Order: sequence, then structure tokens, then C-alpha cells
Amino acid sequence: MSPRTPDQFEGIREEKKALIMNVALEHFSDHGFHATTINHIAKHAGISKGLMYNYFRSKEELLAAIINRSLSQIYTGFNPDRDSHLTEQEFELFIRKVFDMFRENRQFWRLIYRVMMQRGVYENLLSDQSSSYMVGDMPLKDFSADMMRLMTDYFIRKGEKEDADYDPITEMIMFSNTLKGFALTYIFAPEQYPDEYFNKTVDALIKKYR
Amino acid sequence: MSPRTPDQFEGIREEKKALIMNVALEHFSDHGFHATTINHIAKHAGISKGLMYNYFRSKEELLAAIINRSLSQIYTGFNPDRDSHLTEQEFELFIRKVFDMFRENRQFWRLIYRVMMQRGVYENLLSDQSSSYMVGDMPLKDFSADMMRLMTDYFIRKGEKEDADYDPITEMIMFSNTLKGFALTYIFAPEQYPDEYFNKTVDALIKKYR
DNA sequence: TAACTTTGACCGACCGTTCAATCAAAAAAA
DNA sequence: TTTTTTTGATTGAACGGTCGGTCAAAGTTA
Repeated sequence: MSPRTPDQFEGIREEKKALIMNVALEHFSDHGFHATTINHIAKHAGISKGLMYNYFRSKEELLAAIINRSLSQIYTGFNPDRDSHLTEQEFELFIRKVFDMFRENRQFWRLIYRVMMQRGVYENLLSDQSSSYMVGDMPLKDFSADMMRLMTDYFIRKGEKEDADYDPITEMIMFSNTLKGFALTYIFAPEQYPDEYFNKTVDALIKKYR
Repeated sequence: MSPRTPDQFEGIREEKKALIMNVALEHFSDHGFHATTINHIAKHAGISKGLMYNYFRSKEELLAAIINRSLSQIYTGFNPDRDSHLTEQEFELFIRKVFDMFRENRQFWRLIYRVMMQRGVYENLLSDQSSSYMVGDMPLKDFSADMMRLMTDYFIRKGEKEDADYDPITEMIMFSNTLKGFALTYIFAPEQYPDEYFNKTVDALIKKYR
């Protein structure tokens, strides 16, 4: 065997970090931040408690690493035109992508909700204080703001074709609340959503708001 | 001054318990269950840590007492016919009552969400394990099931007047998710809902689902 | 041997809970 | 009324336990 280059060492180290993060994600999302101990994570990752601190400086840093990794993973390839405006087809595609995102990253979203609720981060997640969270190379806050703007534009444009008492802002609020409520239920009680109703809900949402 | 009767003593004790519960509700709903210490609550209630245990046997019991009290308060006068079926007017009234409930008990609902998320109670809140929670004289589980049935009936009956691809279950899911999402946003970020949009949202919901 | 990884005993801080001690006021006795 | 006894609300030190984080030492590799 040839000696390993520094890069290969770095690769092994990153693999181990990833393993720890996966285990931690599982525990954090099931039991929340406080209830998960460093010891539990270490045991389940097959290493000692002390060694954890070779990879992450603190429990907090471990959490932040998980969140940033997942955010980047999730939003990679999740980039509807941010400059241009949404067409109806793009809007439909957007909804379907959002639902896929929930389906494929339920564990991560459970963590987000649990941690948010435990530490009042919900109010701060999109505010200035949480500027440490990055979506790729963009602060989460800016990313979200862009998404919001995109949606708002869509509903305003849509308003021009609707009747007089149509209010784009209200429509936007209704839409995002339905999404949020769906996310909450699906993430924490997915047994309420057999595939049939999962898809029917997506279709119904598109029909109602497109 | 005449000596106090036993009932008056009992009244004083109940007042003190209520005071403690109010303080605890504030802290639990702001910081969650784990992050709130008995000491904090005691300090803010103006008593010593030890005295807390004359009024409540444990932190858990204090939490349960708060939840039960609020549930009873909230659902008093919140009794749409549980046997009969909902008319359209009753449905509209129901929605408005639900929103009033959120508006008037935001602190309590914040506690519910926080505690649910911290301890996995979300999945269990309506299950057998949580049979200790009572709505008046009815287990919370049964109360919720009744509500669900009432709603489902309404959407099924409504379905008979709609077009062929109307699915009552999907409609029901959409409706309850919109409610849930609204609740979540309003409870944790009410600044996003100036009164104007609060009311507009209610109207929009009624228009969409009545 | 030298350089490193890994371990787990250990530390200090904290938290829910207990309990012996205190004391003001109510009740009983004088 | 005055004095003594009893009560029970109240306190805070102390306890047992947990947890995040540290570090000397054992193990491993080269």
C-alpha cells in the first residue's frame, strides 16, 4: 500500500465527521437537542466521548454543522429562477419540489422544528442573529427573502386575472400556511399520509393556488 | 376581623397555585420545559424553591396542571353540537371560534408546541398515553376525535354538492393543514399578522372551505 | 523510539427534589 | 386578657444524579 497523501487523510477525517453527524442527526431529530447527550451519540457512532471533541469543538458546533450540511444538500438543485418571474408551470414545479424536499429529508426537518421550539430559534432562524446558517454560499436569511419575493410576485401577477376581492397578500399567506401545516403534520405524523393522500394533497394545493 | 373558614384558606392556597401557574406558563412558553428551572419560576413568583413543592409535587405535575387548566378554560363555551351535524353557518362560526381561541391563548399554545416538540408528545398528545389530559370532563383524545368526526361529516356532506373530482378527505386534510400552519405562524410570529390580515385570513379560509 | 490517536475517569456546574429548622399566627389554656 | 401550645407555611442548605467538556495515560502506528 502506498502511503496516504494529506488529502486522503483529510478524506478519512471527513468521512468520520459525516458518520458522527448522521448519528447525531438521528438522535437530535428524535429526542431534541437537550435530551440527546454527547455520550449517546459517541456510543452509537462507535467511538468514545472524548474523541467527539477531536471532530467538533462543542455540542453546539456539531448541531450547526448538521444544519449547514443539510441546508446545502437540500437546496442544491433547488433553484427556481431568482431573478426572472415564475410561470404557472414553474410554480407547479416549485410546489412539487417543496413536497419532495419534505419527503426526502423528514429527519432533518424534524430536527429543525424540535431545535427551533427548544431554543426560540424559530423567531430568529430567519433574522440577523442566525446569519451563520448558509444555503450554499448565501445566508439563509437572504435565500428565504428571495423565495418570499418570488412567491409574492407570482400571486400579485395572478391577481391581475382574478376578481376584484382577490388579495394577493392574503392568498400568499393562505398558501404558505397550508404548506407549513402540511409540513408539520407530515414530518411528525407521516402515518397520516399514505402515499395516496400525499399526492392528492399536492394536486389539490396546485389546483387551489396555481 | 372574624377568623377565616377552611374554605377561605383553601381559596388562598388556590390563588397562590394560580399565581405560580401563571409565572410558570410564561417561562415554559418562552423557553420550553427543560430550559425553565424550578428556581426561575420560584424567584419570579416571589417564593423559595422549596415552597414550590408544597403546591406541586413535581415539575411535571406543575406542567400538567397548567395544561389541564388551560384546556378547560379554552374549551369552555367551545361546544358545537357534537351529536348533530354542522350547518354552513355553524361551520363558519366554528372557524371563527378557533381563530379567537388562538388569538386569546397564544401563550398557552406556544407552550403546547414547545413542550410537544421537546418531548415527542406531539405524536402522543392524542394517543392513549396522554389520557391524563382532560377537556372539562372528557379525555382530550375523545374530544379531538369528536371534533374530527364532525369536520369529516361536514366535508363529506359538502362533497355531494361538488363536482366529481372533489375528495372530502383531501379537502379535510387541506383545511386542517391550513389551520395548523396558520396557528404555527401566528403563535410564534404574530407580528406577521397585523389585525387586517388576521381577519382577511379568516374570511379567506371561510370562503375557500365553507 | 517517536508521533499520533483514542479512551474513559474525572471535574465543575447545574438541576430537581428533600428535609431539618424557623417563625408568625392561630388555637387553646390559664 | 395574657400566656402557652400547636400548626403549617416558608426557607435554603444539602443530596443524588446528569451532562458537557478536559486531560493524563494507554494504545497504535510508523
